[in-house]
Amino acid sequence: MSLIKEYPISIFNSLTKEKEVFEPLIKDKVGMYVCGPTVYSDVHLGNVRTFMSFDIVFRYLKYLGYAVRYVRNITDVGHLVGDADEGEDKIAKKARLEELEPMEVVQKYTNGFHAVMRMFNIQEPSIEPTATGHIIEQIEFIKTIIGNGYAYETDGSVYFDVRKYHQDHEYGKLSGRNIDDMLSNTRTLSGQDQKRDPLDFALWKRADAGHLMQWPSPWGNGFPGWHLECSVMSTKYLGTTFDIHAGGMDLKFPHHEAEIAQNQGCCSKGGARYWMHANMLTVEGRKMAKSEGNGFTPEQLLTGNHKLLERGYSAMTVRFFMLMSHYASTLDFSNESLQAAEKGYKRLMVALKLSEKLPEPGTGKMDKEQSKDFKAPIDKAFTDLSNDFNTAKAIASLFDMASKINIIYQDPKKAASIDPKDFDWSIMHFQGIIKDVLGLHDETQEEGGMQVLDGVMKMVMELRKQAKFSKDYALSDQIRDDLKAKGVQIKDEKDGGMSYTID
RNA sequence: GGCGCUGUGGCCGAGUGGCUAGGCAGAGGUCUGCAAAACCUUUUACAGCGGUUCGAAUCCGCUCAGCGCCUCCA
Repeated sequence: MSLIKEYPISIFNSLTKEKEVFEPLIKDKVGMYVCGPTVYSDVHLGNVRTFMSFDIVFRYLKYLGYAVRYVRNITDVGHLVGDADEGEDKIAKKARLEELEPMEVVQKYTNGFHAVMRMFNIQEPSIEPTATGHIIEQIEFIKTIIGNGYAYETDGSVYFDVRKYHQDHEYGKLSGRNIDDMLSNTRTLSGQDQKRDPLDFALWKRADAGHLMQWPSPWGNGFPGWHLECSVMSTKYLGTTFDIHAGGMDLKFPHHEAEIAQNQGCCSKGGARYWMHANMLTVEGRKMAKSEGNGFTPEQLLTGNHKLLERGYSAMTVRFFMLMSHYASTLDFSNESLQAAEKGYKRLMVALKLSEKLPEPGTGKMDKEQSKDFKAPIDKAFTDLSNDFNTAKAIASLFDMASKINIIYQDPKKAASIDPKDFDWSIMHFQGIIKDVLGLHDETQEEGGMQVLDGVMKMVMELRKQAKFSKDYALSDQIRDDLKAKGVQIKDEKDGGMSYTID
């Protein structure tokens, strides 16, 4: 039986606000779209959390055996700076500040984004389309929406007609908003006079001659509206109806609501069938955001060079920390919890390493109960992951498995009664879930000089063994203590052997 | 003002009508020349007040505290 059938996935669907069994449109294939970054500044840890959350979804779907097309866009045009900067988008604004070509800004922060994704072991999507690369498609999309009567042109700009749309469809379903409540609460923005209704949003904005990023269109020179690209590119690469659309909670309104309206308005299909929203990373209970000034860059995280950080933390520690909570809950960042996560992460890594050198199972009389008991945590981890990607629960199960591995490593006789089939299945998936699904790896084993160090350590341990053998404890302790001071922990083992770990 | 969310033991953080979450920290023990690690045992819970129920941390109501979206945001 395939893992897909054995562990059916259920997803909390933001659209219906219910947990639903996941059934892809096409058997064993999944189309998934995630709203990517706007590349006008460095990504911070809060952004990382969202992309990591959906990295788990991507990885887990693949692990179960789905063929996944994962599309995650790069927004390189279109987001307005604010009401004071009407008609000027973020990329262009930044370009002027830094005296750069807009596409230079885009390239710089796109590179930075990719570097951060690699650092946290977040996998590349199947397709990473850019908004500027799909201007033609966006113009065509707008034409169709106008043709369907859900948009109108005013003075070189095109707006989506929310009220007209709402007569035929339901605007506000995703975000739980009532169109009439919204009307009285809409803030007065400049440029609203071009709209027939304050609720309407731009599909195409006219650009002045001085605007740095602009393209010709049937409505004159301009640039696409800031919700449009996701509708266009998801439709292009995944179809008018596809499986999963995900993004940060803060995009639910207006961005995703507008997206649904555009999809319906153009194609008479709502796009994604399952909507997923990742919750925010908070600092002292407040959302981490550029505007709050409480975000830090991954470099600062590693070095600890930020007022919020007591010291540096490794990327894998942070990854593990984030996976210890559920993606739909807010997660509060603190030094204490990072430090706790660091220790737990190392504990799991030690068990992972031990899992590669376990004794031969099933050499004695097989015990069905014990075999079943041995694989239970992994079975549970799958169930947990299939239950709306609950990494927090799955990790708890992995710790149960780690205990079992430690016990068998210390007492190899315990493996004798376990069915090799169950044993191998459990160990294979213990490793697989940690490495391939959670994307965790042992950082201490990676650095280039590790092989040299390993050789040196073997020599030092041999010397210490000799000192111990001749009961020169002063020397053996000195070796251990001095190494400890340098961050290397020597461990004596039962059979007289030694091993070491690096802090 | 509208829509929504959260409040769990020393800390972080799952769960959600009856069954140990887990990690970190603390205590005791086993092992060890001594450590470390591991293993075993163990202490401290569900914001407050009402209600529904045989039974609620879990459902409902109210109160308090905090947060998010409503304007770009992951």
